[in-house]
Amino acid sequence: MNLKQLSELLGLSQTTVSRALNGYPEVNEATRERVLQAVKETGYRPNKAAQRLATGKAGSIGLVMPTAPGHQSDVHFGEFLAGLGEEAVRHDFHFVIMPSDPDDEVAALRRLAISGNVDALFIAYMRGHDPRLAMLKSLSMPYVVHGRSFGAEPDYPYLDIDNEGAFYDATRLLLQLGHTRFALMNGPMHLDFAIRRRNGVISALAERGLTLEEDCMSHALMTDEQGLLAMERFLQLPERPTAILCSSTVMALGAIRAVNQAGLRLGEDISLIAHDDVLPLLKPENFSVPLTTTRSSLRAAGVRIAQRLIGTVKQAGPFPEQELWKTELIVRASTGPAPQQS
Amino acid sequence: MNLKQLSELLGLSQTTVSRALNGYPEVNEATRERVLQAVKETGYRPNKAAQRLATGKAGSIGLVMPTAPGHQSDVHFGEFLAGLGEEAVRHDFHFVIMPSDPDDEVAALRRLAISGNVDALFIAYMRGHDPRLAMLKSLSMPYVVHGRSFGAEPDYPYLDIDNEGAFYDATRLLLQLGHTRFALMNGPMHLDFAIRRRNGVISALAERGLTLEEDCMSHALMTDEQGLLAMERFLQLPERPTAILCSSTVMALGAIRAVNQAGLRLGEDISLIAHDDVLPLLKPENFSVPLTTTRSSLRAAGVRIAQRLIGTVKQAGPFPEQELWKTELIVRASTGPAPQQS
DNA sequence: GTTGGGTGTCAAAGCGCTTTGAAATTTCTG
DNA sequence: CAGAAATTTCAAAGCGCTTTGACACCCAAC
Repeated sequence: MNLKQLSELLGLSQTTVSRALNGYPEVNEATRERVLQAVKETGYRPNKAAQRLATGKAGSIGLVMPTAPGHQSDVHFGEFLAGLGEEAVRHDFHFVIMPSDPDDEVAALRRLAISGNVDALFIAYMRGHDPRLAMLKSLSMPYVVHGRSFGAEPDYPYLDIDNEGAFYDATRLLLQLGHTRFALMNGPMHLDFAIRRRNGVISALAERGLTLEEDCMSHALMTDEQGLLAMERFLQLPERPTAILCSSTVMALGAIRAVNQAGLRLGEDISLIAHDDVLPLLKPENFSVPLTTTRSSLRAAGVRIAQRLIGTVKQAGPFPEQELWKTELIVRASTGPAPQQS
Repeated sequence: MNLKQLSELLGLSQTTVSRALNGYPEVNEATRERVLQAVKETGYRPNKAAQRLATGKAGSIGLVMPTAPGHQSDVHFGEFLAGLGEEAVRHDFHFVIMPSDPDDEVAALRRLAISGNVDALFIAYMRGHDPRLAMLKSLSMPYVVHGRSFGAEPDYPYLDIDNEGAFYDATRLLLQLGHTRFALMNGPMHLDFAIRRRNGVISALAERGLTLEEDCMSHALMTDEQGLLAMERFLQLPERPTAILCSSTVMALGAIRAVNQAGLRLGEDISLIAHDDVLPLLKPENFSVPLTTTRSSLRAAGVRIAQRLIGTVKQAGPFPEQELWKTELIVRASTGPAPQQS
């Protein structure tokens, strides 16, 4: 069933039917009713490709999904997508996901944009001096960045959380509890958020004249396994750290296992603060020792970014170009006063 | 830059350029070279919407993502998508994801299909007597189902794992170890895999004249939290089960916490076998007591389904319509002989 | 020297929609 | 009740691509 058939069925021109469907004022209410009725009966749906060709708009947001054999999928990706989707469904938008080798993301993004398949772009997993920014600017297509790119002029539309502030505050709390030996379990070091979190820790420590040694930092994929390995390394250091900052609750899971296996007690021998993206599968309050966290909902960020993107496409703006969300520091039982020097 | 401009630039007709680009034989090799060279220089990309309108093909796979405020995202979704993507990127296919309220999936699927935006469909989260199957059959668009629908004639193209066999085997192992009191922590009970896993357990028990009591079964979202709650319930039963079957490693995480909190030892007081979808974030071999699992890679399933889908669209078939993958039973330390009756 | 079969190229139609500019119809005004 | 204004409908062009059918050209064959 296409427009032509439908209009013949109704004895109207395609123009009138199209206008009736798209809410134009210059069509009789009675006619509109008839058209709507016929649509219901026939199940007619406009062909999106044709619509897009004619209007240049397609009601879709494009994003690149890094993937390759051996490339680990990321829990956070799904959660964020759920947020985007929650908003998209309200506006009848959909997503076009272009899978791409992680090494080929700039090109994949360009292909996606030029393909004419999408109205707006979303990008994430930002790196320091991210080469995608220049590409996006040259594109004249709306986009929003999740995160920022350390070292690049912050003149692009983004939504980010205050990673530096979060880890600064967390570190301060641990300092106030008397800790002096710190370690940081971070995400991959080329990623922007990892850089900023490290800086947050370092600057809080610097205020007390402390430094973060190289061997008290780990940069790795944020999995259970890497958490375990990193913590095992920390625990074997001659000057064992007592305060651990951790970039993810998933990673914290492995870290805590290492603490337990070493016969140490969380919240007493070792204090730990993890960043919580509010993943439904893993709640920090349900850990056997509930986790102190810096919290910011990834999903909420997804909803907001979708709002901005869709709003821009629909000219519903203006939206703020830059948003920086504060995180919450939620104190639970995994943090406690520094143990007495033994 | 579009075809017309490109052809004018080259002094050729659109036809010739189009043919050169699409590898048709009736074009001079020298001409083809010239065209390819120009494409490289100008960065020309064909407009996908126009291509799709002209050919009816778009190089895309459609899927519906259930989402709504309050609807929990699912770790497995991201992992599966990574598998789909891994294969799709090899064929320059992309995905169109239509977010939909979980209650509206049939309609969303229909919209997606009729929109003309996709060449093939993929569906998952199958339920018993799933209403989407009838819809898909009426659609004349290729599709592959991940999972099956209990109670429906198995005459649709699917890829599933042998859930019943997996849990049957796991139960048999525990029976051989002398266990007699069983409990099952399952996924939501309307889902097909949950039904089949339960049946697997029940039939293995029946062979020994045992039954699975109602209070030894839990059906819930497969999260850490639900695992904790379910296990706590089991442990408070007057006749405490000693053998637990669990539908997910994420759920097992919470379950194990409950076991520890009760002062019991995994692999001694309580034996546990979980189903492992091979999620990169959570490896059963790294648990403090390594987990005995039934294993089947979700990601591999994604790759395979993408193969079938893309192959069908490209007429590269034929593919088997029904595939049932066996799972592996991998014995680690979380299972042991039934404790002596105290 | 005509016929026949490749080979390389082209103009034009068509995919299903939106939108422009004009025409037909109805309604209002003096 | 004529003429203007407003309302409703329409035919046709255009979005960027693929594909059909035709055309010109060249070389081998009779």
